[in-house]
Parts: sequence; C-alpha cells; structure tokens
Amino acid sequence: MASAMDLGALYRGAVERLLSGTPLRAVQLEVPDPRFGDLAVPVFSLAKGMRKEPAQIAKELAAELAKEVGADRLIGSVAAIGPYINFTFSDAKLAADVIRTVASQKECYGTAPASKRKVLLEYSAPNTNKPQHLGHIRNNLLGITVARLLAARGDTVVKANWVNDRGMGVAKANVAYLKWGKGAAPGKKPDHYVGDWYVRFQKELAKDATLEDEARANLKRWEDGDTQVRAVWKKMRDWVIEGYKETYGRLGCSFDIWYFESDIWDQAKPIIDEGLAKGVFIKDDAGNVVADLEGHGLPKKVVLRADGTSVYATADIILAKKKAELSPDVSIYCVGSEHDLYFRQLFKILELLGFSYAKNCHHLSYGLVYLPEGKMKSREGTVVDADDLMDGMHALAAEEVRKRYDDLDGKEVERRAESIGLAALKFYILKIDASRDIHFDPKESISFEGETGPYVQYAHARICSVLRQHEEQNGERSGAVAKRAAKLSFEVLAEDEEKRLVRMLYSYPETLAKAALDLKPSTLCRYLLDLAQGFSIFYQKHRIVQAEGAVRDARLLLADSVRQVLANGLGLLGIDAPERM
RNA sequence: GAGCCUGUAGCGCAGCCUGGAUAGCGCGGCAGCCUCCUAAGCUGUAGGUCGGGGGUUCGAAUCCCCCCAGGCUCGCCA
Repeated sequence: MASAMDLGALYRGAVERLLSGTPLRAVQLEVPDPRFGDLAVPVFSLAKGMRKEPAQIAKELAAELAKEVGADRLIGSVAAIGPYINFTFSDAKLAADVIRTVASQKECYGTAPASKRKVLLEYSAPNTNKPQHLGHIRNNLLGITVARLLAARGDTVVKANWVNDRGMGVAKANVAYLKWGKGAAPGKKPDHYVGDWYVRFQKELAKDATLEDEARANLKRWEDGDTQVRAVWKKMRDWVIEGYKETYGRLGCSFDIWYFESDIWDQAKPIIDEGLAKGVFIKDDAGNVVADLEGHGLPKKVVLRADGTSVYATADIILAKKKAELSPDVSIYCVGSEHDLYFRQLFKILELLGFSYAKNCHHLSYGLVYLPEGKMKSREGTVVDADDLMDGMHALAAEEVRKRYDDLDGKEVERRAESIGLAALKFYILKIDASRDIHFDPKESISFEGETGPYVQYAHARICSVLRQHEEQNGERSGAVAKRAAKLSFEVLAEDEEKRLVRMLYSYPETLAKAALDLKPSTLCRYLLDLAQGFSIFYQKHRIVQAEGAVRDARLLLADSVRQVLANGLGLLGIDAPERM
C-alpha cells in the first residue's frame, strides 16, 4: 500500500505521465476549484504556437487523453472546460487509498519520516521579575506549535528557553522584597508573588527616585558575587520558574534546554576580542564596542558598553556560541516583530563572526497584542495576565458546558471546561497569521462558536459519539468494521459530501508539510476548520449508523478517518480532542 | 527622514511567496431546521471599486513602481 506521503505524489504522477505525450508536459499542474476536478492544466501557453483558440486546444487534447483514463485507474476522467483540461480522480480508488492509509497509519498519518536536519528553536524568553501575560501566550503557543509542526515533518527539534534572569527588572523586584518582604514566603502562585514586589517597587519609585540607585547598587553587588544578594536573587528566580512551569504546563509548552542569562552574562570577553581581532567590531570614540554594519545596509550596533557592561546583543552573541555547541543546521528565534531590525543585525554579526549556521538563522516574528487600552505595558499594569486569562477561559467554558448539560457532575464539568476553554484560547491565537497584530478584547474576542477550537473539537466529539452509537446499537466494535475494509468497495461513497471529505483527508499531508515549511500554524488551523465543516455538512445531510450494509460500513470508516485526522491536527496545535463534549 | 509589517463585506480573518476559470470563511443582520447518529451544529439570504493610481501580462487580490492610512523600529531598553 502507498504510504500517506506518497498518495499526493502517486496521483500527481499519474497525471504527469498522461501529459508526457502532449505539448503540455512542461506545464505546472494546478489544484482547481473542486467543482472542475482534482488537478488542472491551462492551455493558454500553447495558443500562440498552435494558432488555435485555447478552448479548441483543450478540447482536442482532452479527447486524446480520455482514452487513457477510467474508473479503475487513479485518474477517473478528463474533461475540457473552456481553456482548461481538468482531471478527476477515480472516486472509489481515491477513497479506498485514503481511508486505508489513514486507518493503517493512524496518528502518524500526515507526518514525514525523520530527516537529518536539526533545528534549534528558541521561544518564550521571559524576564524573571513578573508573571507572563498575553503577549507571552502568543509567543509560547507559536513557538511550541512550530516546534511540533517541524518535528512532525521529520526535523529533530531542540526547544530552548532563554531566560533573562538578571538585570534591572530583576534587581527591582529583589530590592522591594529585601526592603519590605522580610523574608516572607509566597502565599500565592510564586511568579505572581515576585511580580507583586516588582509592581510595589515601581509604585514606590514614583514617590522616591533614589530607589533607582538602590536597584542599580543591588545589580552591582549581584555582579560582584555578593552572597546575600545572590541568595535572595536565587530564591526569587526559582519561585518565578516554579510558577512558569505551571503556566507552561497548561499551555502545553516544554523545553529541551534552558539557557540562563545569569550563567553566561560575564563570558563576553573572548568572543568580543575575537570580533575585534577579525575587524567585525570596532571601538568608537567613547570606547563602546560597535559592529559597523553600514556596509551591509544595516545600522551600527553597540555590542558592549565602554564601561565593559553588556547590552542585550552581548548576551545574544554569547548565547549563539553556546547554541553552536549543539551543531544546529537551523536556528529559529521566536520573538516579537518589534525586534525585526535587531535580528537582522544579530544574524549579520553572527555571519561575520563565522558561525556555521548563521545563514540558516530565522526570526520567527509575530505581531503585537493590543488591548482596547492600547499596547500592553507591565509597568503600567495594562496587561492581561496569562494565568488569569486561562482561568477566565476555563470559567467561561464551564458556563457553556452547564448551559448545555445540567446533569453532569462537577468534576466532569471542570474537566471539559479546561479542555474547551484552552482550545478556544489556543485556536484563537494560532489561527491568525503571525505577521498580523492582534487586537484583543477580553469581552468579545473569544467565542465558542463559529471558527473556533471548540468547533473543531465538537466535530471530533460527534464522530466519537457516532462510533459509540454503532457499537451500542449494532454490537460491533469499530475494529470489526475496519477488518471488513479490505474487501469493501468504496464506490458506495457516491455523495458529493463524501467525495469532498475524502479529498480533504487526502490533502492533509500536503497541508501539514506546507504549514511546517512556512512555519505557519494558521495554515493547519484553517485546514481543520474546513475539515470539521466538511464533516458537519455531511453529518447533517446523511445518516451513518442508520445507513445499511456497505454504505454504513464505508461511512463509518470515512467518519473514523476524519476523526483520526482531526485528532492528529488538534494534537499538533496542543489542543485536546475530546470524545464527549 | 529611512527601513520593515499591515490594509480584502458592518466587524474579525483566509487567499498573495509559486498570477489563471463567477474573490472564500466566521461573527453580526434577516428567514428557516431538533418525533432522525450531540443545535458548541446545519440551510437559505443580503453584504466586496481586494486602500488609491500607474505598469507588466492573453490574464493581477496575487508580480513591479508611486502615493495614502495604521503599527513597529532606527548604535549603550529587553
């Protein structure tokens, strides 16, 4: 049997073989509007040379090609419509190939075999002085989802978190805790507790400007290795990480490697010296070490201050060296679009310094998240906290669940609310192309109906329900139907809605490949919406369990294939595929 | 002033990279569908000079140029 990957190539190849005897052999195939066929080729390009009307050329070629196709072949029919030649797959053959492939490959359907490529993907990069907010949620979801997409298509993906756990922000929280915290332990989620001290500092700072100096002094003592300052710093840093881990867990995020700025911040000298020796860096009049990139069409970038203290670029250059120890083929940085220019500078610097993977560095950039009040600013408290938002989604979903089923016990309501609430949030973020800004209105943005995560989940749950019904009513496990599939004739799937579903299932591997190639989870989201909608329309119009004989068997198998692909896709998005909802 | 991103129906978005057949989807509006496998669903209907103008092409939402609007950024913030 053909593997999932090969199905697309198999059918495409069949059309290309047909065309090899015509003047169209070099023309690229198109995927046309479904009502015209499965693959198409326009003949405009032949019109001049042949001195004929395009429609006439299409007609004659189609007639010639028609001798080579038939219901028992992969290509069932060929027809000229205007200036196009349209090819249509054999419905029964395609259905059989697709359904059997999905049934045998299960959760692997759509994935590709392991390649040799190693991708290092850095995402999240939090500052450990406060809890995460909605902006981090977008980063975290985009990062982990792209990581899953790449892994599904065969890459070895190393997920890295670059933790900015030192600097003025951290020092401020530490100073506030030292001054007013009296060594107390967190009475709440620990990252929120640390964030409270940061906020307290900012508040007091408005009244007393000398606090800024205290924070600076604290940072200086930290850099000098003062044991007391370091002890408090470590305690608070670990609280924050502990809190983050809970947030990450709920979002489905994980990391293979954690880089802490505190571990490497003082290792700049060798690489800066190397850059100076190579002429990549120069010292300006004030003594700053600068990368002059103007010859490369980019502005200059300071990489080390005159007093020897580091800037963000310093740390990133050191980090790049650490990453090189993993010998990645590709290095991806998932960071907001406000840093677009910075990453062009950084990648150019890495290239000039001679990093082997510098040419394969990508900035996975994404638009900012705005609230009705404007841009989120931690300092001003105009943020949507990540944990609060997830709790809020959970609560909204719980309400929706209770509204529909008043006989569920509390535990089941909670279980479903978590699944559905997070699905709504994750899907909402991921379905929007990363390059766009998101204007988030807590009251209006997230819904449970229409183009949403719960809509896709619902289609999945319905199919599970149908399969259960079959088991109960006909006393047969779905596995038994699958056994009959080998000799089942799929020409019974003759309805338009069935043919459309088969074609959507067929295109899943290609869609997944494109989503991974483009680093675009939104492509997968759109596909899942289409597939869920395709099933809902089919479900509305045709009976499954109540159909008879071969039709019922074929529909059960088709539904089960849709269920499998929905589950696979949702899994890649980090969204639960519930059996009931 | 310069660079990057965005501009598609009242609102939110897909399609643009790789040009092709009447520009799709969701929300909202209006009109319908639960004696039938989950109505978080389905059907119908109204709604678009694809920001504007040039150009390339047999053909442009898609490629090129100019302009307009919004966002981000432009050596020692992260």
